[in-house]
Amino acid sequence: MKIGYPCINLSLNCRSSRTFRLKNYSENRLIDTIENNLDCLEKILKFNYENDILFFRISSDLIPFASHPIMQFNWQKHFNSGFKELGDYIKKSHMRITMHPGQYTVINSTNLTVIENSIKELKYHADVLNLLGLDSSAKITTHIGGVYGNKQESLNRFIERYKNLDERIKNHYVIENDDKNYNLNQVLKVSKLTGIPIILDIYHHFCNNSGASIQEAIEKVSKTWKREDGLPILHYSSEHPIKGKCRHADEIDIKHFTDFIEKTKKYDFDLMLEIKNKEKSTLLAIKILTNDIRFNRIKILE
DNA sequence: TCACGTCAAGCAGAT
DNA sequence: ATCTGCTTGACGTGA
Repeated sequence: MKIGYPCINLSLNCRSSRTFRLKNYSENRLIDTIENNLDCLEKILKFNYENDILFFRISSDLIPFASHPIMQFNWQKHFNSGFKELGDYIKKSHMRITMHPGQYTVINSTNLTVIENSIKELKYHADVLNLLGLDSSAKITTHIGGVYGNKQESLNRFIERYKNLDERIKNHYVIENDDKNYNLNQVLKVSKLTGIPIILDIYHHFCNNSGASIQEAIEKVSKTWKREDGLPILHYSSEHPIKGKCRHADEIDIKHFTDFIEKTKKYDFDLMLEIKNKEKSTLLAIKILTNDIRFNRIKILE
C-alpha cells in the first residue's frame, strides 16, 4: 500500500500551480510560471520520498491554459528534458502518480464545445504523464459528468464518447464514483461496458451509497483493475466534524482512519487522502500504519 | 503594506 | 436569479 495526497504540499513554501491569469498572458510569463511549477514539483517529490510518501496527485494547473486556444507555445518540447528528469526520479523511487482534471472536464456533455474542451484537457493530462515516461499504472481520473435530466442517456453518452478517445488517453483513464450523481453501481456498469478501472472514493460512497458495504465495494472495484493498471486506487476522507454533509475533513480523524484500515486489512490498494491539510495527515497516517503492529501487513516501502 | 475584487471553463442543488 | 461546492486561494490594483 502506498499513501498519498493531492497537488499541494503545505510544509514547503512553494506551489506547483502558481496563479496565471488569461489577461496577463505572455510567453515569457508562461515559461517563467512553468519553470516555477516544475521546480516546486521536484521539491514536493523529494519531500515525499524522504518521508516515505510514494503516491501523489500532480496538479492540473502545472501547465496553465494548457488546453486553452491561447496556448500556441510548444511547452512539451521546451520542457521535455525537465519532464524526463522528473519522470526518471519518480520511476527510480517507485512512486505512483495520478492526475484529476477539474470540474470542467465533462465528456458526456450535451454541448459540443464542452466536449471538445474536455477532450483537449484529457490530452493535456496524458501529455504530462507521457512526458514523464510513466506507464499505465499512472492514472487520470474524472467523474462520469452531468445528468441532464436523464441518467441512463447520460451514461450511454459517456460510454460512446469514451470509446472515441485516443488510446494514449484510455491507457491512463479511470473513473470515480461521485457524491451526488453517479454512485458505485452506476460506475461499475460503465466499467463493465468499457473496461475502465474504477477508483472507489470511500467518502463519496458514504455520501451517495448504492447499498454495498466497504468490503463489498472494494471487492467489486478491485476486479476492474487489470495487471497493467497497477494496484486499485481508493480515495479516502472522513466527514467534516462541523460542516458535515459530504464536506471533506480538514484533518485526519484517527479513529475513523484506524477503523477503516482494520475493516479493509484483507485487501491491498493504494490510498489517496483527500484531506484539506494534505501531507500533514498523510504523514500521520503513515505513522499510524507503521507504528501499529496490528497493521504490519502494510509495507510502506517496497 | 494591506484590503479587496476578481479569476477560463460546467453542473447540480440550495437559497 | 444567484450562490456554493467541487480538488483549491493567490494575484493585481489602488488606497
